[in-house]
Amino acid sequence: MAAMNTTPPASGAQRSRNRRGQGERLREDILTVTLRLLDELADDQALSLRAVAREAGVAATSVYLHFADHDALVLAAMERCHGDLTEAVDKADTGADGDPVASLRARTLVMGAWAFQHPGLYKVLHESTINQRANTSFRYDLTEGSTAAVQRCMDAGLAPADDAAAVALDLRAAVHGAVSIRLNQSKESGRQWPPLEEQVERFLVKLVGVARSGAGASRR
Amino acid sequence: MAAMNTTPPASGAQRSRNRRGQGERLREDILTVTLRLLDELADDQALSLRAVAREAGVAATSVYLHFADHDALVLAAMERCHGDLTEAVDKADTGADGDPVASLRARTLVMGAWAFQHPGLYKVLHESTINQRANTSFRYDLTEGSTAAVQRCMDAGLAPADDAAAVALDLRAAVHGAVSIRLNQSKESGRQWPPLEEQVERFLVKLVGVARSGAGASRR
DNA sequence: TGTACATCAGTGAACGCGCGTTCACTGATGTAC
DNA sequence: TGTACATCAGTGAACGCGCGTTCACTGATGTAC
Repeated sequence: MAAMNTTPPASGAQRSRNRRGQGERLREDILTVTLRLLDELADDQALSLRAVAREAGVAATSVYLHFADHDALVLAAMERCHGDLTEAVDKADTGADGDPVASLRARTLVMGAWAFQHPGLYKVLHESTINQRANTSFRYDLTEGSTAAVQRCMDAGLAPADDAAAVALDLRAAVHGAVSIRLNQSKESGRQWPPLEEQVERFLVKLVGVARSGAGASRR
Repeated sequence: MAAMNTTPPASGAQRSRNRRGQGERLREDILTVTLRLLDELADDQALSLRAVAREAGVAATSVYLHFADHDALVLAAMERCHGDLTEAVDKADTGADGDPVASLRARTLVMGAWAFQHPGLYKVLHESTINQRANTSFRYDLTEGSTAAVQRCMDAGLAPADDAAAVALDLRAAVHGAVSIRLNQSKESGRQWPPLEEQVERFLVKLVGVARSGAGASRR
């Protein structure tokens, strides 16, 4: 509630011990630091508990007060991160105000924008080997939301009726690929990809079959 | 030439010193081992020089006889690996025997098949953070081959004329995404994706605009 | 109102490990004379 | 044909490091009586 009496997990600063009953605050700080470091490292294996503790201004052992081990910490961070992404996407969806195509477009573009804002987190969430080692079933909300959005376009006659799950998978795969290619490109090569937005628009038109939008955004 | 007097880099076996003038053989063995380990680990940062040396049956320091450091080793392995992939794709292309659509389809499917045969290597090649840190410009051959294949379809009137580079990028992005989603799926979740081949066929039809193929392969 | 005690939130030292890398070296093998 | 020597292919010990994790502990704070 009051946000000023505790330093947020600023880089390396030592923090004061939480008051009784406020032990969970350290958990929050640790998660926040973990997300920041994961975004920088873009690799869960490169994240060390000791670095997290250092950045949180806390002894290395204190991490164990809230997380059983390295994987538990990373998974908790990923879960939170995925929650944020899902929330952003759903909010964009709602913001489209009933137009099913605008809604699908908004979902897709917000996801792309999020990926560029948090490239390291996007990679950890979608490409980290922890996905194979651990159960990350929380990642499936997005699939369902996306299928539903495609289905609404079809139901409204704004896209040809088809297997919505398959079409949504095609769209997701294509957009993920477009994002992934851009995020994984060498910083050294001068090679530039065309803007993601154009490519997404082509995917919406060709894969889902919605009408091509005008030059600007389609809402109003 | 004679392939029987030297043990190939079998797991952990100690090897006998190469004869004078044959020093480059160790380089080959080290590369082979590196590729195997990278495929298992699916992460270049998780690969250790010492593990490579151990598997090659050689002292850790011997790796430095042929590679300047860790990154140099990984990059050399990636380059070889990319060469193999390119070769396989180009061979499939040639095998299509002049039919531009069959050729594009073959290229695409071979790439997908390769990814499933070497999931770890595919991930290292396309998703490793070494791509951002180092110059991996060798990775661009595939882009050009793929654009050319799309262009040939258009020239033959088998696909609507369009910006071949953009269409090829769309196809590559979509296929990469489809592959990536499957490779990164949790082993625990029972969730199954539909076969890649079906999805690739939809991408060829919808993104490139080729005619839908019959049930079997399109060649004869 | 005072005090003993339980609990909470965290600490500091230590463990054993594998890592990348450097260094001076070894011993077999080919070659010049 | 013999022998000194250069070169090649590779080794072994050692460096300092940061890591994950365990353990016994500390000291402030709230609470029961």
